[in-house]
Amino acid sequence: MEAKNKLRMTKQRQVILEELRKVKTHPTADDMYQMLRRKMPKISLGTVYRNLEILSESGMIQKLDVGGTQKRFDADISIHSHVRCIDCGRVGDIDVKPHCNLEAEAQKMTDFEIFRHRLEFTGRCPLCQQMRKTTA
Amino acid sequence: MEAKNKLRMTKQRQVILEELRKVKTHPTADDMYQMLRRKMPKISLGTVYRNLEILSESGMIQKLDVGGTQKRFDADISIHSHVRCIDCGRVGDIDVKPHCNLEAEAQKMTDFEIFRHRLEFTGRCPLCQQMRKTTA
DNA sequence: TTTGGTGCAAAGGCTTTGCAGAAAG
DNA sequence: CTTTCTGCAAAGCCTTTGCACCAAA
Repeated sequence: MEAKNKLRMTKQRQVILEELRKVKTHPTADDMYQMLRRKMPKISLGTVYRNLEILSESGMIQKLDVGGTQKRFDADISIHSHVRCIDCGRVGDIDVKPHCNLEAEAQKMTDFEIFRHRLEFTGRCPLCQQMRKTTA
Repeated sequence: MEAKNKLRMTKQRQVILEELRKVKTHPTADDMYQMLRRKMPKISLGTVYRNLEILSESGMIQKLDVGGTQKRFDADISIHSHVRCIDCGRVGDIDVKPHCNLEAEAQKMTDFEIFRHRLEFTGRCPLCQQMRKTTA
């Protein structure tokens, strides 16, 4: 949140980045905390939050707000969209590249200065689809 | 959250719906609370939250999750997108209708069953644009 | 009446922060 | 050394909830 101080690559920050890069599950801060304590039992939840914030601010990861109450994190910083399962909350990647330039289209319709867009989908993940069939 | 009980149109619920329909500012629950206490000083914040939840579940309004920490509400239930000002948080409407069928496009790329999409923009509102010019 | 709703206040869930000691550069 | 970072715990913010009374239908 403060000015551009020099960042240190601490052990914690390094492990957080590594772990996030290993998974494709878009974990929440607490998910990360649970994963991390296995390798680094003394790490604190506050440190996890602080570093995820710093890493996303510096553009090394992205913070996602895909609905639900918790933010999620993604080490894949390429432009892509997400789907969120309405049953279990799981989040998946989708790389739809809209054919039209959405920012340009939007700019025509508003007096806001448009910077970027975010496209997200709602759906049901394979596991929950399966569960529906067997339960119904 | 519970089964389909019969809803009563209480004075509070009615006023909440009316007030939301009057504005195009996408207020948060607390914004609504502040607006409402002028007409109904004894209304409680809990009642505002409960009713906004009930009204959005019953499809009479929509609950927005446009980033930021608070949810926002919109009495316009037509399909449209939103822009959020990165400086002040203000939210505006945009009615871009993407030319392609985004759900269908997305469905090709995933094993999730896609239901719907949400398209949101980030930008700067007219007031904040103005403020930048005068400050800079 | 019957049953859902309200106000109030307390509880909850997720995230941020103050602080003293630890560690990177 | 200097300055950032960490762990811990407390505080914060937004939202939900329990309860006793109130009010639609």
